[in-house]
Amino acid sequence: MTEVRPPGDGTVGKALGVLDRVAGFGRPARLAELQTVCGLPKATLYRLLQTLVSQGMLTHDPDTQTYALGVRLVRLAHAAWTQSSLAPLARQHLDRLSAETGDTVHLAQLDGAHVLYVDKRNARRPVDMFSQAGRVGPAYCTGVGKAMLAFAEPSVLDRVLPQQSFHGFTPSTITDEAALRQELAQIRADGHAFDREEHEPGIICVAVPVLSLRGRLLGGLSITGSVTRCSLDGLTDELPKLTAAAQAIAEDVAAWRFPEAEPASLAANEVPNVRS
Amino acid sequence: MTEVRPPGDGTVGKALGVLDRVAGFGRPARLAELQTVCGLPKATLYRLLQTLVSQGMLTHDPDTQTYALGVRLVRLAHAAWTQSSLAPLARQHLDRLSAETGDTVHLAQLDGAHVLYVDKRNARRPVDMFSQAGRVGPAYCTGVGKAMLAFAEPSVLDRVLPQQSFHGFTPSTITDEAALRQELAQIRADGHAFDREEHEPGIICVAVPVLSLRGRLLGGLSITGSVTRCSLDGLTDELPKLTAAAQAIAEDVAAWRFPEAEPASLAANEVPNVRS
DNA sequence: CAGAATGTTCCACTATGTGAGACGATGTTT
DNA sequence: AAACATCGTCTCACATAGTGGAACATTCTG
Repeated sequence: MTEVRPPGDGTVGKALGVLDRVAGFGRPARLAELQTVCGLPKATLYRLLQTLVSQGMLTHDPDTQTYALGVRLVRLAHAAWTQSSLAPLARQHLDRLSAETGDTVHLAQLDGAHVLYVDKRNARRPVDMFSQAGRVGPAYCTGVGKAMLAFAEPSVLDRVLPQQSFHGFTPSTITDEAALRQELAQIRADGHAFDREEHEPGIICVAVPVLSLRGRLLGGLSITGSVTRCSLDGLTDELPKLTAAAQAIAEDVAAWRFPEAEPASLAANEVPNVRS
Repeated sequence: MTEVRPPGDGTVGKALGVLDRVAGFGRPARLAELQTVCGLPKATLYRLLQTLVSQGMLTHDPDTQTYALGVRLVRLAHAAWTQSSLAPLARQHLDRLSAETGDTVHLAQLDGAHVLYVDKRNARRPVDMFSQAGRVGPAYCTGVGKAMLAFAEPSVLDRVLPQQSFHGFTPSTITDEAALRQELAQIRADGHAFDREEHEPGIICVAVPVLSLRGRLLGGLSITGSVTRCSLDGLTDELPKLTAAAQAIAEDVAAWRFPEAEPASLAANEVPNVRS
């Protein structure tokens, strides 16, 4: 893969890139393996890894000489999920939407050029948080992805569209940028997006953007179904509930982001109270 | 000014420190606020923040001029949780232990000097993952904390003990390093640790370390109860189940860490491009 | 035991990040 | 309204901090 390098922010960028690479392996990775996927010289990579280990972002198993993601990430992510993601605020609305429609519900946010699912309701099974939330998917061929792109800032779009892989998962996948831009215009006009089996055969969905009261893109919300059990028209009937939920989430966000009167809080060093 | 983090490795260390700081606020933080808690000059902080935003680790809300943790962390943490933490492997064992004992069960790992809970079973309610796992707690006054410290490498201990706050949560809290070292020796001899209302009044627990087959410390496992409903003796009766579960987890880990013959099996959900 | 992998360390070079201070844009006080 | 205060942004001379080629050490492999 060609080394694209628009903004390769310095040392920190490289270090975080390495983190991603380690995450990319589904297993502990060795130095030599990482060397091939990161484009970095051995010595540089080595130092970076040492730093990351010392920082607790990675762990190093001296027996197998492998690097794996560190638990510090879990702690950070806990904070990220509760603070920055829509998930905690949207929780109740997802629950209700899921109960009302009986379908699978997804809440997503844009993570760079990709779609990141931050919460999910399966029709039946209870949430299995980390194994569901935290997943990434393509933006150009999913309902939430297109819904979000359609309402993203133009500057974001210009940065993000060229990064789409446009891989043709199914015959109906949109495979070039021009067609996608056209589709996005349509979505912007309609206010909602469809996934017409573009990512996975047999899987369809309706999605709407979650927009702040000021109109800024916060995330996306979708209802998914399979062609065997429902149709696009059937899903469209649920649209009012979907948009209502998106609106409700936006209102909750507005209510939470503003009343930030509370003072400096505790010393960051202190540890929150958790029972053992 | 307290040297909060371990020896702050270079630029990357500073950047990650900033991340922690932002996480430390329970809300979006402003530049000036961060400037007070990180010991960094304004301009330096500013550049770091820019880098982190550009990297997707933070988000910047131009309206309120605040920084919050970015969703990229959630993605990374998903990988961290499934790969590096014991949680996915231990899941079934936690389930069984919880079912057998009926008590609250915790699975933890050491995150630097603190205890990080990676999974939990409440007596009744189903898992509420993110609101439970991902939390940190003190090591010197919790069951899992002491169990893990007792079986940690001496070098780890030397680094980590001085970082304990030794705050006296209750009358029975161990409040100095010497006493803790003694307790740890006892725990090492016994093979298990008690929390005798050391962290929270009325809350007691038994904990054992989870050790790899080669004897390396992987994590800690505990059963918690309240003094009103059970006693230390009562909890001790559950010890066989606890140690059995810890052993079973260790075996699963060994089984999973070794068969690493398979190459990058699936085309895992599109690995995002780093340099872009 | 040669040979080829690996992980680790060294060190001269300079690219990178540094931080005091200047700037302009809001918002607050007299 | 003018004077003041505060905050985010930007600049620039400087040296720290990161770089990467190459040598070294240490295991696997044939």
